[in-house]
Amino acid sequence: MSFTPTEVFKSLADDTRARIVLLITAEGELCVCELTESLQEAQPKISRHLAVLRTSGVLLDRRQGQWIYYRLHPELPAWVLSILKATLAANQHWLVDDLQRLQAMNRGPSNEPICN
Amino acid sequence: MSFTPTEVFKSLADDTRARIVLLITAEGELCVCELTESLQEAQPKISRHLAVLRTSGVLLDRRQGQWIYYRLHPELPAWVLSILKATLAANQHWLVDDLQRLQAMNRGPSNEPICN
DNA sequence: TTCGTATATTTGATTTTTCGTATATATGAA
DNA sequence: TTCATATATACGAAAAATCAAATATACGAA
Repeated sequence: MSFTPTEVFKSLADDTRARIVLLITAEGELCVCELTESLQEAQPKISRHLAVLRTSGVLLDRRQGQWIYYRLHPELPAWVLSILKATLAANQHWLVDDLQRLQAMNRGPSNEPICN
Repeated sequence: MSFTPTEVFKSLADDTRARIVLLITAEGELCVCELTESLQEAQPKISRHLAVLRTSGVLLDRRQGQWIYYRLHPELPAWVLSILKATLAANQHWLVDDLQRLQAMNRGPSNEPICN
């Protein structure tokens, strides 16, 4: 998995995608319905941007039952991970609303997401 | 000068702009004709992308005689500077050709650029 | 003032990106 | 099988970004 700077920046150069990636950087793993709720965006819009991030190699998905979870790709180059962490650390305020909505939707007893 | 993550990534989400910013991060200050030569691109194209970076606040320009020098904006947030440095450090190979052409055009006796 | 060099901006066309809507697929439960 | 939920993709329209070419501006030298 190799990334040019331009490829990486293009992946992140959209409000929805930047928020998705930073939320996942903060939380480790999130499923589509959690992102949809957190970002207050239509499901096809979220899925379309997830496809961009998955195809570019930034995110990796995993199905568990009816849900599909996304996490940072484990082979993400160190420098990419470092810019994500630095961006997250300096921009928590930019994500507060999203994170708040995330926490408002408690997960169920066996930690599965609770979607509508 | 305040930047959202999306604004920063959008500024860098183009091959010409990513190279310009990384070259300037590496070299400190470069004038337009040095960038034009280094990147082997038409002058209006370079100027157009410089305008994007100047308007967004990533770069600051300074006129000295006939030349206009661009540098990173001195009030760039620390996190932005840190991602530029991390990206540069991990992608020197991506810039070798550009840097080589830069060094091939030695500057004159009082350090002014030598353009065509 | 005129000329040459360096740089910026405008214009209109083209390409790329994004979007909403509709539809398709996969899973689990009944 | 049928239904409901979760997710993905296809499609066409709208918006945004990019480009090449032409033109404009600023400076220094003559």
